[in-house]
Amino acid sequence: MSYELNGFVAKSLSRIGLALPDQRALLAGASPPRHAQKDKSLIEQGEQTSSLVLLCSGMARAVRTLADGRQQIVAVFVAGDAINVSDLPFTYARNSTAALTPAICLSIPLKHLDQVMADRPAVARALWLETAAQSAIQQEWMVWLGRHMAHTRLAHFLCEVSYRLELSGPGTRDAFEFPLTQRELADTLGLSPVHVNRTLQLLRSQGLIELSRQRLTIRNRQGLYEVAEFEPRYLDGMKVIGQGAT
Amino acid sequence: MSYELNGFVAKSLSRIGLALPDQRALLAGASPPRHAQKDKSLIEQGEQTSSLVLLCSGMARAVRTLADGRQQIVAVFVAGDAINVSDLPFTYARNSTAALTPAICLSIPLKHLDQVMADRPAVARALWLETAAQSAIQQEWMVWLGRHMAHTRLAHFLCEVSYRLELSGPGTRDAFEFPLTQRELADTLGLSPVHVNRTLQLLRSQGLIELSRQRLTIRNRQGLYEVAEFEPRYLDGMKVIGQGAT
DNA sequence: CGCAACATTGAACGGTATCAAGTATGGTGG
DNA sequence: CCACCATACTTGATACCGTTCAATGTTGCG
Repeated sequence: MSYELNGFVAKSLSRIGLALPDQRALLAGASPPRHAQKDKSLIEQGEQTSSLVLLCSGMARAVRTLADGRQQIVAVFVAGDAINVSDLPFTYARNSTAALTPAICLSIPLKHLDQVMADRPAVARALWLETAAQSAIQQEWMVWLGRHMAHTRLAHFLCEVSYRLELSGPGTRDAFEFPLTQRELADTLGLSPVHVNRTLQLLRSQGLIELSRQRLTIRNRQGLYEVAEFEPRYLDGMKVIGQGAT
Repeated sequence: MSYELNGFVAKSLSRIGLALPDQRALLAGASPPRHAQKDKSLIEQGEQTSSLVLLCSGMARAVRTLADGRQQIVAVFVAGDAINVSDLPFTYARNSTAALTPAICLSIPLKHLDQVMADRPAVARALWLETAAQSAIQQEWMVWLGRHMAHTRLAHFLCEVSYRLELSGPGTRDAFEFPLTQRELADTLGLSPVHVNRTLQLLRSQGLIELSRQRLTIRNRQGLYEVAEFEPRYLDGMKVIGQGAT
């Protein structure tokens, strides 16, 4: 396919610690890349898991919808993330995943994946590592959902996304596209949209961030980290991961 | 070591889908079992990860402590769980884990683990599956932490523990030892101890549960499930997991 | 028996939700 | 290019769920 795309993929896979031969073996069985528009569903809740899906570019979000219509976003993905590793061992997808921006995905059918994993321990290990990395992020979310106030939650989430984008991409460090609406932020943080709005204004008024038109600017990174009680160490794992294993 | 202990371990490992030969290979390198008393720390926050730790009997809890002393419990483990799979890929433990009851643990040094994983793909896969299963549980927690009221959170957590104990043990279905104090429940649910107390009374007054002296009785399972909006399917994965892989 | 941890109860406070209205913003078709 | 519409954002008033503080009862253990 497009070379540019393969560049993306290689970067993604090497982030989880795969050596080149392993990457090639894995990609050999990949379906043609799927281009998805903003808000298009990538994985449907309840759907049978049939392949590993890698997000090559763009952002995505996994959301759980309750009976009464309320929603909770349980994961946000950036380029390089495997968006369904934790569903793979199960027979079905436990929540829906949709694109937050125009996105490019690559699917690797389970059949091929199983075969590659049998031949190459490093691949199995990489999937485990990716799952563990996402689990680490989930634990942080549980901490702020359970024990932090609105402004700390919001600040922490912004820090996390900023940091992960930095790891994932060429790194526009302090200003980048931030595609979540305030409603989506609310569904991530367990707050109401109204309160997210007010909390954003608080952070703005303290000179910590700017956010408008889907563009986030961090004006005072140190200050934001402090409000967020952000300790990025738990994310550093994502870049070192698996280095010793290959 | 003790036969009884090996029984426990075998059960644990087969739950994550390991065939007997794989189990033996894994256990061959295990350190002697560790007996821990209630509240004794099993893993210390920040500690170097040096081995895979399996909980053979009892219950345990992983907790994150904030700067100001507040705590959030981010995981509860029952017999058969691997209590540090998601820390293993990292170099350090991201939170402390302590026994909730007298407990028995088995440690498998990383060096041995790496070797077994290289030889036996099923072992690597099992670790991935266990990590994914725990991730599924974490997602449920995020949903109720973010979007559910106190009584729903509490009911859901009780349902989950009950269900997992049932999967793990000989199954005293509707009455079992429940070692968490109200303070620990509060730190799990992201509530204050006072409100946990009141919420427990609510569930009691509705005839759904009884709870005293560390013993929980479910008086109306169906009713409790409804209050909790409990859908156990996400836990069934834990028993079927990996069946197709071995 | 006495102490310490745990559980229970009441009153006041506070953070966030909800309701309701109004204001940008951006995309679309005429 | 402008009018229009839908969606997103903003703002204020009120209500509520859960917290905090403080005190009292209870259980279990040395």
